[in-house]
Amino acid sequence: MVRDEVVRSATRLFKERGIRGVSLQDIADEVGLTKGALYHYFSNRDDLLRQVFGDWITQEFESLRAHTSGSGGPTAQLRDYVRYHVTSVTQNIDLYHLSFSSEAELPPDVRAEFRQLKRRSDSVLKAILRAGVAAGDFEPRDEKVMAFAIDGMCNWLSQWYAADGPKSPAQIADDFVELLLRGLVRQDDGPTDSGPAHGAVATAEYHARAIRFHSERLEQLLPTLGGPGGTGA
Amino acid sequence: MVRDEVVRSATRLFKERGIRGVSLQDIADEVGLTKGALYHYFSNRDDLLRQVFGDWITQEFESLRAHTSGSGGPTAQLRDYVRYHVTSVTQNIDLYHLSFSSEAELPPDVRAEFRQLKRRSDSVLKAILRAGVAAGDFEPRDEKVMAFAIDGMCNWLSQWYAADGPKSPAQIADDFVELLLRGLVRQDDGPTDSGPAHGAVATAEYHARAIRFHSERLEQLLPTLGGPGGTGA
DNA sequence: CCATGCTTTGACCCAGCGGTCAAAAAATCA
DNA sequence: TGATTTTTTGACCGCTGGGTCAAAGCATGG
Repeated sequence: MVRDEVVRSATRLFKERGIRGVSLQDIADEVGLTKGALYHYFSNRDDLLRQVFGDWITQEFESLRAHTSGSGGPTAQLRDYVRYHVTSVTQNIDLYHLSFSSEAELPPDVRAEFRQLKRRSDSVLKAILRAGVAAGDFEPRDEKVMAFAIDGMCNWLSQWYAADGPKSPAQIADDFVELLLRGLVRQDDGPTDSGPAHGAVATAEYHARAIRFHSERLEQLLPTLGGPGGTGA
Repeated sequence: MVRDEVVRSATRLFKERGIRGVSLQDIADEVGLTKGALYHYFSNRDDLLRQVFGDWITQEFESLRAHTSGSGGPTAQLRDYVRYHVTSVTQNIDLYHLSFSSEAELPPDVRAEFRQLKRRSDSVLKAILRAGVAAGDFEPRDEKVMAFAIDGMCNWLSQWYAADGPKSPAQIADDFVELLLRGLVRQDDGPTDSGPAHGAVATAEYHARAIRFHSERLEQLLPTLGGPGGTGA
């Protein structure tokens, strides 16, 4: 489909140069058409932008609803939320990056839709946090600030994630969750039910990772310990 | 000084409409000059951008160096880092927001400088994390991912922080730190001796102890993993 | 008073923008 | 095949962009 080809090329160019940095001529050149021909598929520039973002945002709404079913305890829900968020950002990194960076340049209706998506996602997260506090699983903290912190952590992925990096999105998500849970899950009192919640496998993996980490550090230290005039520490 | 007046007006307009959304004519109108007159103060558009961002970035480099003196333990250092970062973003929110959102529209050299600032800030944070782990204050985690998470949390402020909001930057920073530390500070009954500061021997001893601790935990988990599948998740 | 230098003007250039349109070219169907 | 519809062209319009420049204004001080 030519139309889809146009949308795809436009998306790529927008991401590379910013929305205002791409002319219709650029897009036409990329696809191998003439500027005039584009107007057979789009009534104007804003319409093109709408087609670039419209489908994606609708799909994100759907995905958000699907992945935050609300099953499981607050801990599991938070984990699911972060996993969903991280996956979403990494898989549609171009569009996320674009929406954050060029939000001011979006057509008003698209912009409004995008803001609504952000708002809904934010309220889902806040509901999870609230439920967690109510259930006694999370420390009571400032809901708003925590939600922004978590969303920021996830959204920032759009600025640094590289598909060819050493870590998969799932691994990154789990790292995030681990950081967050150790900060949110109450650990001081009560029966330590963090075991079942966390899962024995995850806990074992954590310990294995810790062993590897410390072993490597220890190895690095060996020459230092042996040599007399070494460059200490 | 007319020049400064121009820079100030340009900054304000850029923030409101994005870099590419502001023409030299707009700036001239704002200051009350003619487009031609601007060229008496700037050799071209990129030069103007350079003057808008140049001073600020230099100042940020200075600020970063000043606020990360490295005194205190890892916990204190992390707290200082987050406080500095949050303060910096909230106080220069226009320029931060602009740099993140319109990074693609900056002149190449300015862009390079900005990226360098980000990189340096990132490496400072990673050093703190590494030192914290080495000292036994922090759990061993993926340095890169944690650094991105923390920086993301802070940088995301540029997207939502409002000066007239209910929380001061300092309060927000402390909320962040609390979230982070409860995730990073070791709270379980692992190797508890965090005393010895920097000696290589002490560090090696700590790592050895940590390995033994985690190995034992891992062993304890083995029956659980092999047993009747109850908590599989 | 004029001479000197800094500052500002406003007309101008050209390139590129989004957008239009009649006509040509391809594809489709009968 | 011819008739019809979809797709594409390329010339064109009005407009705004960054950038140039000779000349005018405006201080200053000898």
